[in-house]
Amino acid sequence: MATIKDVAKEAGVSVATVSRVLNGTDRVRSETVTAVQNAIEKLNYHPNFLGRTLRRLETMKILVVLPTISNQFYSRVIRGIQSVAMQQGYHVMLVTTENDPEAETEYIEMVRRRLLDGIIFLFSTLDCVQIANLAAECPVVVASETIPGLTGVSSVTINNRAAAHDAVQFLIENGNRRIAYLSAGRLYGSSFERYEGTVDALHQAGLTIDKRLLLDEGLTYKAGRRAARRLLEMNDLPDAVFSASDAAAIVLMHTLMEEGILAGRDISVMGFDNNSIAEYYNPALTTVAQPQLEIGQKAMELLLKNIRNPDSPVEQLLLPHQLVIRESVRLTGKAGN
Amino acid sequence: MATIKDVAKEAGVSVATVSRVLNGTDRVRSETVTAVQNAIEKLNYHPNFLGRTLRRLETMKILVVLPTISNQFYSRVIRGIQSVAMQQGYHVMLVTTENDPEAETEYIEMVRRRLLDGIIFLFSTLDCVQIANLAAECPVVVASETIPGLTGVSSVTINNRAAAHDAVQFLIENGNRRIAYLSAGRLYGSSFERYEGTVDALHQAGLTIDKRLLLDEGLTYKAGRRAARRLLEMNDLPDAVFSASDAAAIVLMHTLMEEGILAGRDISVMGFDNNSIAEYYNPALTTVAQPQLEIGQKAMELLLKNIRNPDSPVEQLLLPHQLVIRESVRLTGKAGN
DNA sequence: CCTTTTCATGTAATCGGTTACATTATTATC
DNA sequence: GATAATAATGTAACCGATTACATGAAAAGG
Repeated sequence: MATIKDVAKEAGVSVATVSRVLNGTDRVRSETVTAVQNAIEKLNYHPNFLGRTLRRLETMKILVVLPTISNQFYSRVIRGIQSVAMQQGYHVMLVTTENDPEAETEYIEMVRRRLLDGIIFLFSTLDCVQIANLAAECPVVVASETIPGLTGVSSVTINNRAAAHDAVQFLIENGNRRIAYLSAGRLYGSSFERYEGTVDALHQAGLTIDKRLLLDEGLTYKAGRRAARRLLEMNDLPDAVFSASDAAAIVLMHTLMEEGILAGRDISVMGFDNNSIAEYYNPALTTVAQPQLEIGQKAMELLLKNIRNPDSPVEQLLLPHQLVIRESVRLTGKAGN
Repeated sequence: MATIKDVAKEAGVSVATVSRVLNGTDRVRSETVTAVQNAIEKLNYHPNFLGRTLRRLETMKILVVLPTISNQFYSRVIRGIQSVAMQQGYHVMLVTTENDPEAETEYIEMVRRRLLDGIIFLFSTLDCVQIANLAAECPVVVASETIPGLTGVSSVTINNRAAAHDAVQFLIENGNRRIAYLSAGRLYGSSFERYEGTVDALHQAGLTIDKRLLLDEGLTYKAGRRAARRLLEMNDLPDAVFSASDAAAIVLMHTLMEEGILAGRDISVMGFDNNSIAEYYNPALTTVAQPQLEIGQKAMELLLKNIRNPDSPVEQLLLPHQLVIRESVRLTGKAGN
């Protein structure tokens, strides 16, 4: 591995001159430039970033923490992050924690230790205190997910409570009164907010939630299967299921279908996120869409502000959600109450 | 940001002693250890990795290059990579190129410049010469995807040609004679190998491929839609469609269904990869499974060998594939020829 | 009590770059 | 032609750590 010294020797100049040629920071005689470039070519030299970043104390790289990449939702958020990052000369590294807190702290150390310039959490196993402490030391943005009790850290989310409220209200307006809620319990802050929104909407319609219909099975495909089995074990199916993820909703529909229960005809199913598969599943899934691309873009913009000016004000953005009506919810027009 | 010097001053010792305490490399008097630890605590000091890795010339981190994370297939491969990496104290960073060659070279520079210890390609826009050159400079493994003409670089894949052969032979055995092939054309090396396997199986059965039935629409959901539309525009549907991805196969089924054509009854559809959705779609998708987890594990093991001993021999592993028979292919027992 | 080991710690070189400052060569000005 | 201004390049300090080597103190051996 050739170093800058080898290049300097080869070109017959000092390392400082080589550095100047590499960075274009200072004037260098054109013949010298040529000599250096020839030496670089000859030795197949690639500057070692570590030296540079050690001196400059910036890496032009940021970290994004995901729970898992098997959730389709994140791909579009990441595309949003990447589009802004690229434009500004930053690179994006992804890291999945698979819900392993130890793995997460290991990666966070990389930011603390200045191997990366900032961090965007799309999920975290850390609590609000830990995240706030981290944010005091380095640039942090939380996006798409919420951390209960977190203040003083910039974030970009939808209003999960309002979104769930709208979704459940839509179910109620279409004649569904007994509504099950399928989510990940307390693992995700957003799940809990959606729970609150669900309760809000039920209360507003004079309904109460049946504890047996709170299905804390998770957000995965498998969670949908478990939830469906639990429902089937009860004697009376609910009118509707509101799932905090599309993946779970789809497998729930699939499992109910095996028993001849068709979503959109025999039961209503509402998802969350508007993954591509929601559109293509049969029956197509009615769901709540999040502006994934925009969430990513805004998150990166906030992070850049924070990197460039550590004293930039904290911003907590709420982006608009949208109900996407397809086939899986029975439409009875104005009904119910 | 406190540095090791600050800690040394605070504790009244030299930086060397602080470093020794941090790394446990040498004996230090227990009172001194305590003093240093107190100073670290007091200053909230976190060692800067750059200094360390600059000196040690290793980062304990590797890079995985993906085309996109919206493809479910990669999540399990990555889990395999991560399981081995974690065990060995390595960290995994992911990077998506979204088919952007410029982005890819930027990330590769990070490995060249020793910011990362090695690289696993699950996809690449580079050609075999470029990858071979890179491999001459730093540890490289290619996994799950193949690069046409690549030699001298370790790799882990299935035998795509044989897998496609098996899949198509199964279609033929069940009475399908006119078979369409849906793939990404030349973008992925594996797609082409699967094409060759398809042709092999057809030839073997005395059949030839209809050029109009070569659908190079891609591997995405949208590709499935486009392919279905093209088929619908023809007057005579094929007996079967063999898709190089499950995602495309599923949307193809969905689109055909809109016209009343049901996979498993009116047409046969065979996917590739065995994504979770293949099991849960309705009708469930018959597909070819790859040992994703094992591909990831083996890839990381090969990379580690290469990192630890740059002269370790090149290995090109072929792992077994498996046909997963579900509902989307009509079963007529022994038929056809 | 003197010499040899062992232990604990400090000093300074080093990793691969960047950059403030110094130095020398060249050109411009009067 | 002497002086001042400018351009090109070199020297060496520096970023934040690690570590070979040096040093001095304490313990062990005779």
